[in-house]
Amino acid sequence: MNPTIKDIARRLNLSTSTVSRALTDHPDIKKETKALVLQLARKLDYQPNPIALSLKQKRTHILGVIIPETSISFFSKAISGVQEIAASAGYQVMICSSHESVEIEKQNVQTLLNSRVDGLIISVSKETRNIEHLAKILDKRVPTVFFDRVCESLHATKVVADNFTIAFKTTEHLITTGRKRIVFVAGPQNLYNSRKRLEGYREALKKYNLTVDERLIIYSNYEGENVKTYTESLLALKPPVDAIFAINDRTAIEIIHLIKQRQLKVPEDIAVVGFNNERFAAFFDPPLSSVDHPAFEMGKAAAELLLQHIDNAKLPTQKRVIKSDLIIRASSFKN
Amino acid sequence: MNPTIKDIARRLNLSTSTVSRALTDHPDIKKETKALVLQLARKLDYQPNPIALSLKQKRTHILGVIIPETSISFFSKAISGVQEIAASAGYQVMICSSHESVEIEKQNVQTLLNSRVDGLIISVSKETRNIEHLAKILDKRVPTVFFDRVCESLHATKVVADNFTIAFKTTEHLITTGRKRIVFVAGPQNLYNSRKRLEGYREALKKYNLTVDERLIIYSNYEGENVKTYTESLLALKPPVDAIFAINDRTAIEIIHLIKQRQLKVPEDIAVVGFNNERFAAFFDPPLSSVDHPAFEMGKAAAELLLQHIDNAKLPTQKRVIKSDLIIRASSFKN
DNA sequence: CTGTTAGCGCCTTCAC
DNA sequence: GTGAAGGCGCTAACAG
Repeated sequence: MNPTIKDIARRLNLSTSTVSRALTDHPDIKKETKALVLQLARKLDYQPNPIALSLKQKRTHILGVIIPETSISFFSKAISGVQEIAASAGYQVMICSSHESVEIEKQNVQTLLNSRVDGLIISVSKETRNIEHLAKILDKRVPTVFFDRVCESLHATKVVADNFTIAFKTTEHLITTGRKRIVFVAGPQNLYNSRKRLEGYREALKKYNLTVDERLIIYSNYEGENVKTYTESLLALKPPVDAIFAINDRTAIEIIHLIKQRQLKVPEDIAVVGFNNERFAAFFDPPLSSVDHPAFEMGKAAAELLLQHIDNAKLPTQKRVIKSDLIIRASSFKN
Repeated sequence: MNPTIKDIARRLNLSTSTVSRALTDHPDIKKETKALVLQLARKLDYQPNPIALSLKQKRTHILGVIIPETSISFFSKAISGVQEIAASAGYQVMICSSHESVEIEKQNVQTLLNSRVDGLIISVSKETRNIEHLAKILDKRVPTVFFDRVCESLHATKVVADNFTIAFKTTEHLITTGRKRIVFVAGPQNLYNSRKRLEGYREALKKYNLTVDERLIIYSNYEGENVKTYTESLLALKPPVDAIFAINDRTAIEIIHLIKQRQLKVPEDIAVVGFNNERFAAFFDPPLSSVDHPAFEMGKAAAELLLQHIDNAKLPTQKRVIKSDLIIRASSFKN
């Protein structure tokens, strides 16, 4: 059993308050008593009980995190970022994953609020359309930061990537290297970042006076279900497609795999660009061009903002945009 | 502010004890009172304060997890497994990552114990040789389960993959498909699972009367540092190597990348097998043979065992072995 | 400078 | 059946 303040007090014939004061560096305390207490505390390996502290101070020093899936690399990297900032500020992190389900997401919110976390960092599930459960958090004035998959209609602090810009730039890259029939594999359109990316794509085509062929826009989810089905239909189109901008790297490599099976060449026949710049992208054959999505930085930014909001409840909400980069590799070179 | 038992008591002109009894389904309580309390509790959306409960019951219903890195896919999948079991048993999970540093690992142990978690699930850092800090946990009788990277000398409950067997089988697969000069990229040898894999490799060679060429055993870390350096030396060896069994898929594809740059062919000239069976393995060119390491199942098993040990302190320690599978794809076909 | 008292939210004797 | 009292570990206001 861990020693308590009481144990120390008893042994030293002091009151618990005195011991508490010694331990917390209170000014009103005699040097010798303090030394005595500290010495014994060290000897007994005294560790303050954070639960008792939480009960008293109504602060748990725990940040709650809700993400769609722990094992999606973007989110696991974001978590690393959150952890880093949290740890350096003396906070713990409690993570729940919604498994892309609104229902579970609702439960997660409840669970974390019940646990009395000091604040929340949330990236919504792809099912999330109704956002009452999220609005309620804000009503309760629980400090909250949304990141990546945010809700436009929610007035809250947010951390996002520059989805529009990067999708625009990537599409532009494909156009300026000679592509005209560019497929866009878009994510669920209830998600802010998916919508923004699609806008960027459309805008780039517009700038170069290319007409938008709606058949070239695929509304997928992130999982890569049906990749085979839609890729095959795409490859059957006339006139043929000459570029594919995929929702993520996993999808991109699966598409490349299918393209190769058809005896077509990447990038000669079809250029492919992915999203996330996973570590394997550079070693793929051909090396995969990809948008470097700053997961770690986004996690860090979210945690930093959250801590600020916890420290100062009156801080106005803000939106932080993290820059993405297009990493051009062989899969999208000029043909 | 969340309503408390006191709030309910006041409104109903009852004592807090009565309300508490009503809420906890105590037998000594009049049905009507109970109904009244429950009704108001629901109306106020009363949620018991787990912190107060923890303080009293000395149980936090939190499992602590220490892993080397959140963003390594094996561990993020394992975490999913832990979460799933924990959630279904009403537990929360608190995750710390050691970033492969013993020092941070020590701090993590301290942090989680200070947080009064009910138990620990640990996979050690690759730096971990001295295990005093881990032994201390067991001395303190904190329920603990080690998984994957376990310490042989620690008498504790463990969850491991059948590293020896699967390395043996994989090596055998390479031998029986005609390979004779098989490179083994081994992990840090202070780690139990790395050692076991190497043993499996050696044993398989022995069975087929192949001599072990120590130059073909690479002692790497998991990160894939120096891959380029050692791969180039390997490719320069005489007689030439004809197979490489890599420590993980990331390393495997980087090696394949380097092999191709040399105008050598996989699998014709050199067969390559990876470890972890990441999702991209199937789409790689050539599709990568890989050992399917059951991360999710290991996480689940660890959590299940831990919960059992929490519920029953006298439970003897045990070791659970989870079966791995070799997924054979084109990168290691017979030449 | 130090001790006493009270209370965070809850549960659990012990009375009645 | 129900209420009052006490305590989990800690801190803070109030006395001295």
